[in-house]
Amino acid sequence: MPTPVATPMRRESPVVPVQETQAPCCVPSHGQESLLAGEAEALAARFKALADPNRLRILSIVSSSPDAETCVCDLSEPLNLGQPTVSHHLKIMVEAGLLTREKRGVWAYYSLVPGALDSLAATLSPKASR
Amino acid sequence: MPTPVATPMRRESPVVPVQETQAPCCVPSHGQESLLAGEAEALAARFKALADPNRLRILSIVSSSPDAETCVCDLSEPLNLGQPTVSHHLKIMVEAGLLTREKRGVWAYYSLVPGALDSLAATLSPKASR
DNA sequence: ACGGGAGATTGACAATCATCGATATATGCA
DNA sequence: TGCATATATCGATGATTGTCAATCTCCCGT
Repeated sequence: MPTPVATPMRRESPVVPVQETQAPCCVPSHGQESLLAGEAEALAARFKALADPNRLRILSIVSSSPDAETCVCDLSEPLNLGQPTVSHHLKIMVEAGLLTREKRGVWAYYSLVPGALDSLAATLSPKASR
Repeated sequence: MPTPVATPMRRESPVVPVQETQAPCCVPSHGQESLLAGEAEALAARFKALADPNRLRILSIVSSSPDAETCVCDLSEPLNLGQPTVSHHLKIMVEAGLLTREKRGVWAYYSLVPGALDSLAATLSPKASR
C-alpha cells in the first residue's frame, strides 16, 4: 500500500480565521483513532466470511440441522453448487472461526463455533450483547 | 447463473440398504430451506458493506463523533485515503442502509442510521437482541 | 458573474473472489 | 490388495472490488 505522498485536499489549520459562515466542519477532533487499522482488518476478515449469500445459507443450514452439524454432501444439493465450491466456502468459514470441522470416517461434519456469531454481533451493537 | 444440469455427486436414496457402519450421513432432512436464496442475497449485501477495514473505520469514526455525524474531509486524512475513495465507501454504506447523508451548504454530513447495525446484529444472534 | 472549494462521478487498473473441472488424498469395505 | 466413495486441493476463468487521477457539479462569498 503506497503511502500517498501528498493527499491533495486537506487543509491543515485555517490560516485565515474561519469566517463563521456555518459549522466549521472538518475539525478532526479525534485525538485517537477509534478503531485501529489492525483491528479493522481483523474484523473485516470475519465479516468477509459472512459477505456471501451461499455462505450465509450454509450457516443457516448448519445451525438448523438436527444436531447442528452437517456434512458436505448435505449442502451441495440444496445450494446448487459443486462439491469443490462447497468445500471452499466451508474452509473460508473455518478459517474465519465460524465453523469447526470434525472428520468421522469418510465424512466431514461441520458445526457452529459456539459464541462466534454472538461475539461478532456484539461488535456491531455492544449494548445488545448481554 | 446456468443451472448445473447434473450435480455430479449426490446419491438419491441408497439402493443397497445402508450397512449401518456409522452415521448414515447425507440424509438431507431439511424439508424447507432455512434461508431462502433471496434473503441470503439481501443479507450478504449488507455484510459486504461491512467487509472492508476502511469502511469499518469510517463507521467507527462516525459513531464516535461528537454529534455522530462526520463530513468527508474528516475521514480522508485519518484513513490515508483519497477523497474519491472515501466518497465511494460512503456511498456503498448509504446504499446498504447503514449511513444517511445530509447536505448542509457545501458539506455533506454522514451519520448512522439508527438501529441499522442492531438489526444486523440481531440477524447474527437473535437471542441477544433485546 | 466569477472563482474557489467540497464532494460526486467517471474510467482505468491491479487484486481478490466465486465457481468449475480435473486431480489428489484418504477412509472403509470386499 | 484393490476398489469405491467423501472430501480436499489445484489451475483456470470470468466477475467483482478497492483505489487513484481526472473531471464534473454545485454551493458560497466576493
